[in-house]
Amino acid sequence: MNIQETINKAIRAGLQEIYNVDIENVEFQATRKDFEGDITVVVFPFLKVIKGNPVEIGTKLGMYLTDNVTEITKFNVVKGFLNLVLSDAYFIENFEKSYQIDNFGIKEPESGEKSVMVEYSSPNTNKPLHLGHIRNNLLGYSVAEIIKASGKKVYKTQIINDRGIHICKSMLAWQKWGNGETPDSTSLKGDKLVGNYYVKFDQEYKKEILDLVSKGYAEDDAKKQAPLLLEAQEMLQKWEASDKDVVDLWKEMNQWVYDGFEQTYKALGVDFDKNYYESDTYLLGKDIVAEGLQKGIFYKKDDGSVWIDLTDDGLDEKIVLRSDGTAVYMTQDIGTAIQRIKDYPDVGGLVYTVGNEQDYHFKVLFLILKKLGFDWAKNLYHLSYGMVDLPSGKMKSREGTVVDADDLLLDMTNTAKEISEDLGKLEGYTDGEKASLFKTIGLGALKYHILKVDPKKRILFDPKESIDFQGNTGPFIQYTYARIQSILRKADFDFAVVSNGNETVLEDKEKSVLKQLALFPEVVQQAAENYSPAVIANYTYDLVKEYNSFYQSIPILAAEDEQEKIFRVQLSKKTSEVIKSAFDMLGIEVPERM
RNA sequence: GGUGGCAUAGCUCAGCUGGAUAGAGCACCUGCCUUCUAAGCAGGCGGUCCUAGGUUCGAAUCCUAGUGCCAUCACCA
Repeated sequence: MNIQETINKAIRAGLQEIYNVDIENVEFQATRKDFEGDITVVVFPFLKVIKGNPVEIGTKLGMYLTDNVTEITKFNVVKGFLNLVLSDAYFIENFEKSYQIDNFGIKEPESGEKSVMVEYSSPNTNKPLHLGHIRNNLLGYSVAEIIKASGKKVYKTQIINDRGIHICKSMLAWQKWGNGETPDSTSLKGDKLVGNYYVKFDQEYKKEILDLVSKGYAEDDAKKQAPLLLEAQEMLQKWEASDKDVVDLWKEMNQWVYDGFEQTYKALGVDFDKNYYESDTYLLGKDIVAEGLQKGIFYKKDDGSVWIDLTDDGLDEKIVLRSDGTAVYMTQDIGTAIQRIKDYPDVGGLVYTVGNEQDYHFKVLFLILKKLGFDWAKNLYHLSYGMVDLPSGKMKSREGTVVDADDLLLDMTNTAKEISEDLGKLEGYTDGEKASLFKTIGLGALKYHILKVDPKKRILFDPKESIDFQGNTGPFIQYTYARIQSILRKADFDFAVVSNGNETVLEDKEKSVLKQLALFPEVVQQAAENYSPAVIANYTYDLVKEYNSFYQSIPILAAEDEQEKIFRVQLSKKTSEVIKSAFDMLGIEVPERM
């Protein structure tokens, strides 16, 4: 039984005894900093059943609790708030218990518990990754790790959009203007090379449109009839007919892109357990639609197209199969979801990390899967996140107004390098160690900057304003970790043993850190429930702030009393372990020195 | 127009299922490196929580209406 349950029980008994009433739910909150106390009981709700003034009720209850609960030593009442002071012994004992636990706050999956599959990234293979993809990748990876830490087995996956008209555009432009360029011949990353031809296509295509318009075409017609577009469409048809030349070129150029993505993923530190390719899945789902048609979930229009009517659910009618029998995105997504559960029968739910521009799509998709009667359909979650915008507005690959992922990662590392070298604390480090540290810090700054924001909020990114390395930032937290490591290296005595807590009187600063540490397991669960790395980030920041305040004002290795010294080193060690666990969930590394 | 999301300090963001005087960081100003790493600590300045109603002992939080920004409503994805 935890302390809150103990107190809750005591309050019920106390109110029974004093007022002869039974109250089921007692409202607790952490005591605010400006008042003395550790846990606060809100008295106001009692007024509904007990007549009287809140201060008097609080006082009587406080007296009862101090007499009957050993952990409670003192109390005070302010307005309708009963502030309870818990004993130092309670905090110390509680800490010593968690000190023994290796992965404090992290739960192991229970047998029989269903797994979760998290999809993220899911890029198109016609252009390099940009800042928007970075947010997606960081979020997806982090949420997967958080769910894992909360006690579920997780599979990370992506679906690679490797086919379609957009790919053909790059291919066509390369054929026309590429002169046989390859990543090797140009020393360009494959995704960059292919992206350049995607841009090239768009430029030439726009010229053709202008040309047609000047010849008297209406703009809409010009867009549809520009020779380049027609040629790209023809190429797509050839691809679908498995034309050897087209397929060969498609394979070659896609491979260039995959090699490029691989580098970016590696630099970002994200990974996948399973890749799905649209070229394998785009035909999936058609038989499901046929089934659903029989069951009457879908209906066929006169032209042969198949629809679902969702007006009763407050949505519109949605097409699930074209009149020519080909699949639309929805068809594919239905099929892919089912395929995934087939591939991984232990999976009981799917998480889709996709931008909020597709909110509607996923609402419809989930509803359709529910109507089709899959029991796992209730465990589908669209991890919807806000766009990353520039001061100039939306990022557009075709118009070149994007913050390139590789460039940004490099920038961050370089900034970390400049700051580190200015501070000059790295004597004795090899160049290799330094390079790796700069990466750790630079990426830490970027990842934290993005993940600390609530996923659903949009992020405005100004490339001219650099990301901070001070205050509520990744490097600030990394720095605290490094300082603790320094203490642990210097602590050349045995601090593994549990100290004899009864003799120790806690300093306020120690108590604050203890309280914050104790919250960690709960925070992990909360972050998982909310699919929110921001919860982890903000918690860690609060922990580190408390710890730094403690570090600055209280001697640790220089503590006079041996027991105190051991306890403070333990406290430091546990803090650094929680920082590491938390940052693991954010995909951020922690340094030994910095 | 219909639907959904967002709106908190000059800027970037917290604020859990309603609770005490709305919190951090950046920026600006003051102090603190002969003591465990100053990427730090302590303090100051700074707020009509978009507006107006409502529910409640109590609203930044819940409800209604409005305003602003964004997204979406295609045989696109």
